[in-house]
Amino acid sequence: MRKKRETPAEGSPVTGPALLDHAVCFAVYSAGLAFNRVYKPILDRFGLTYPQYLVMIALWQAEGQTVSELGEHLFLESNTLTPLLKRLETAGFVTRRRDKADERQVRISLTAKGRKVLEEASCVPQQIFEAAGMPVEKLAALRGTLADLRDNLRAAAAEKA
Amino acid sequence: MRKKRETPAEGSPVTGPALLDHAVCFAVYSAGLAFNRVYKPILDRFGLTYPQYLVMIALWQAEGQTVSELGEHLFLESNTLTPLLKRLETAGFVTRRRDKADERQVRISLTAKGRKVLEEASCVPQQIFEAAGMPVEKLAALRGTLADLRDNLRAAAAEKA
DNA sequence: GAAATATAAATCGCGCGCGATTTAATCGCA
DNA sequence: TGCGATTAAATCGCGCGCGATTTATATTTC
Repeated sequence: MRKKRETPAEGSPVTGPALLDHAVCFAVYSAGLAFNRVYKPILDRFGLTYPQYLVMIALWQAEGQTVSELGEHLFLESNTLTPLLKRLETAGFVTRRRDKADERQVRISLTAKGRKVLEEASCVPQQIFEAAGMPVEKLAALRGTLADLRDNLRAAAAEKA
Repeated sequence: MRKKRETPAEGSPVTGPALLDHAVCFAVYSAGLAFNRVYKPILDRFGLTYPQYLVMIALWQAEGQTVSELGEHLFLESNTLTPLLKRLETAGFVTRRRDKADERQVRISLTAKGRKVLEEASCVPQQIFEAAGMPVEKLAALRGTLADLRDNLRAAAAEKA
């Protein structure tokens, strides 16, 4: 008996096909917790949290993004990003400066120190990959399904608003 | 062009098969955010957060669990659960009392009010299922893969400690 | 049975996420 | 040109997650 039951018992307030959905949602939730537990001690050595690491990688891909553009890539908003970016700035990993042409916007760039720490952390994903212990094809399928699911959920949330 | 790119550009510090893992981790992370955005406004009407909702369902399945037992089911620990349970107690949804036989342990039970709100919330999973917009078989497979992934990650984290 | 050890829960500090609001800059339009 | 509407970021409050520590109870060992 390696596995715990993942589905509620009979007589539960959760029944039918929705029951499965509850389990899927919980599976996403608990997998996220598990990822974080693996990531945290590794990223700690570089002085980064996982969301900070995501921001740094997004900046590596495209320098000088605005807060909103970063948010579109990471599905976050300024209420989360602004304090996070200030911490990255304090740590010396990024710079924040108002756009000259439109002073409402703030453009974020990696510093040399930021690029350096990203290079030092380039071994991190490999360690996570080993911890995941899954064949590449399965991971690829998983990524695709999760992206579809996310897009569906976001679309549903948006149309209710 | 419906989709954004999910893989880092060339020259990125994330390369090789690990790149895929990074993408999977981000997919789990962003799907979790998306789930939360759908869940939150729905659960708000019942005065519950998603972790609180999970705790309530776990208690429906087995009354009188200790804090540790709840933690094993939900992959959480007392540092997260204790304050959460106190909030549920304040809301009148659960009771917390020391085990007579072993006073180190605290046993949690649903109140009548707690069971009532769970029944009222029985429509919630169906709404999430609709928002997910995926066939049941695909969700079932996804759940299984994510559970395996989570177990692998937890095993890897445990053996490092 | 007293001291050392182990265990369960609680406490503390910090960084997210995010709904809601505020502040500041730009745009639209007469 | 002026002034209301829009947009971008920042701010605020609250509830997680979690590493680390503390407190209280139980168990082990001598």
